[in-house]
Amino acid sequence: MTAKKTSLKDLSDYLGLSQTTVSRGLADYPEVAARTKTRIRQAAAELNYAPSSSAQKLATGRALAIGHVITLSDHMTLNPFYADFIAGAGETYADSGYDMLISMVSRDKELETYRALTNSQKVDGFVLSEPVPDDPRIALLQELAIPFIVHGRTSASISTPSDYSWLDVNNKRGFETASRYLLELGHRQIALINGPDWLSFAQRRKAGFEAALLDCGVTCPEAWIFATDMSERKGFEIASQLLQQRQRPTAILCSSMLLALGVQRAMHSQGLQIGADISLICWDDCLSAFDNQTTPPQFTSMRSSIFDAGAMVAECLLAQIESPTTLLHARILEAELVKGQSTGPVKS
Amino acid sequence: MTAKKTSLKDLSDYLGLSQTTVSRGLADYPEVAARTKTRIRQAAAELNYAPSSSAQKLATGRALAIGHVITLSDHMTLNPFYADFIAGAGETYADSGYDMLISMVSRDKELETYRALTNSQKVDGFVLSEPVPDDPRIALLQELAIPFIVHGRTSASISTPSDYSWLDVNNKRGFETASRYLLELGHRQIALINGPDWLSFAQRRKAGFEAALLDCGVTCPEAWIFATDMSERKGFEIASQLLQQRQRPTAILCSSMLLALGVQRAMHSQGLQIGADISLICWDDCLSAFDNQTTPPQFTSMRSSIFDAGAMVAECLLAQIESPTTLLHARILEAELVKGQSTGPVKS
DNA sequence: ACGTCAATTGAAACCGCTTTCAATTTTCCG
DNA sequence: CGGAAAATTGAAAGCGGTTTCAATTGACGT
Repeated sequence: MTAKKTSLKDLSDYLGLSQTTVSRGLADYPEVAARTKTRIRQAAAELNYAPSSSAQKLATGRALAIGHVITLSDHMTLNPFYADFIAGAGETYADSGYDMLISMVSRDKELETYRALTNSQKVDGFVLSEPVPDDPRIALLQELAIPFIVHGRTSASISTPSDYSWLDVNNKRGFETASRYLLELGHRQIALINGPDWLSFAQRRKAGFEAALLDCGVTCPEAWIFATDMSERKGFEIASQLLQQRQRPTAILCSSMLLALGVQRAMHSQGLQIGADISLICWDDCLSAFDNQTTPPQFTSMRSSIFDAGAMVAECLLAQIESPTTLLHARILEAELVKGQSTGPVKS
Repeated sequence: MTAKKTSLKDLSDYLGLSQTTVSRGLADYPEVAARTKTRIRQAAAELNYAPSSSAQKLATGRALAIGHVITLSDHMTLNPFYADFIAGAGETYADSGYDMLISMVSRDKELETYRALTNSQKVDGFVLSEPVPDDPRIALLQELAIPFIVHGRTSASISTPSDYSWLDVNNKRGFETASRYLLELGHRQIALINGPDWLSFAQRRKAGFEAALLDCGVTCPEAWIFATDMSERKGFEIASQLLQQRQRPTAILCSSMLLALGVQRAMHSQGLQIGADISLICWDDCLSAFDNQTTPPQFTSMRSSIFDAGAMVAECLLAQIESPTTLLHARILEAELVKGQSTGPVKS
């Protein structure tokens, strides 16, 4: 039916050259004569030749692929943050000739999956997301001696040199900045709707929030600090409850725009005006589906593109793979405070 | 440093058997004696052996991987619909021992990418999403003679046998049902906020909407039919504009919950009550980040899980790959009308 | 005890590419 | 023009599995 795929042998036979020369010619080795190279290239194009990736992989030992292992939890299948992050990384991979291998597995198969992908040599490295303090994945990958980089970081402080590569946004400072801004506006009753509290980033944001308050001698009741899945609905539910209390906050800090949208809905449904009645600051990951880029932006937020983070993480990892002498990367990004319409001075 | 990966040879040497037997034993061939098999398995576990995927690939010719080529457009990087779809598919792949290879490329490299992945034999098949009428990708993949399945379909009607596999949700009937429901509630002024009009699904939804109206002798001004990116902001912008018109719709049909959230925000900000003042029905893909599963649901919607669709698509494709004699799959799913809080009888 | 047939196991070819090392041409100069 | 050095090209050995076909072993009937 369809002609068989052309192999290197087909191509070299066709050209009357050896496989060796053809292989070298395609890889642009200097010892191949220029006119031979052009002949080879032309013939390759003509016969529509492309090397078999598995043969190449087998011969070189490099998979030219990066693995992302994603665990599908029960509620949240694939969260939109991760989707954007992946998109950023994927673009970088493609530009460098790498493939992105994604494994969707349940949490109990997670470690096993890293191990299997490594042993079967399907990937040259991994990107880890959503680290938890003392993450077992990190220990495993170190044991397997395969390159990897973490988006986020475990408990290491910024200055402590860590024994693995990571790239993180300064979550603590971000929420500290946001909180200070609210304090400057006169708010003293501030609630925090944070992400799941076992995740490192959420712990850091909370720390930033608390540091700012402490610094100004303001206290926040424990009951006003929430740790939750970051969905619109949770934002709505929590805010609805919060707003019905006798003593209600004058400002709310949210760990994601999804939560903020839910909070906004709750406020609207209780006839409250966002920015005027209650101020709201959210973390803005610059997700493609929720852009907050109007002028002025809808939400006052701490902005840091997760898409860009994906791209940077990918770059670091590839650099590490291509030159194993590269030192570990450890890099912190700062989120930017963007003043929008959702904040205002506290009502006196 | 780390011990070299154990190869089949290492394992067979260790066992004092031939590679042949070990290979067969691991693959559970019937001709290998039972006690030999157990010995082999145990040794494999002991030495932590896993076959090199590329060697296996090379020998068998099967890549055990499925490709998804995703184009990153300018505004929307990776849309959340696709993320959930992929999650569903990915789970199925993992269960069947397949990998998911994702390529993020710009639109102009799209076809080239399909060709390259096929020629280099990196994947055994493809999943196409968001088909456009007369989609060039379909022609290409047919020419390349590689299995693939389309999520959605081009212009083929349901009954016409098509020359490629697809799985689609009945977009036309879905919006026809939704529209009829609005009509039953007495609405006659209905606006449609649809997805980009070059996409097949959007065209079908529009057709369903128009069919229902036509059937009841109701007309909808052209200016009330919008084709747009499906983001929260677009929903807000369009609805804001729509609600300021002298003659405003009494009901709005949205192609996604993201749009609906934006519409809701616009209504709130103009002091309108959703469901009471204006009815709203949206398509609900059951995205993980936007669940509409409260009782009663926040939005009246046409519900159809895109995660499940991903899983089904994957299953069909794998079936097709594993037994090439399998006929083409063509399957239509029906979306379910779920009555929620966003609709009500028209105000007289 | 012996031939026969089924049950197991192995040797070696092959999948398609890279790379080491050797072979052949050219080029350059005295 | 002869020969050494430089420029090209090739032969063949892997990479790590699968699979064809042959060889060996064991069981069984007589």
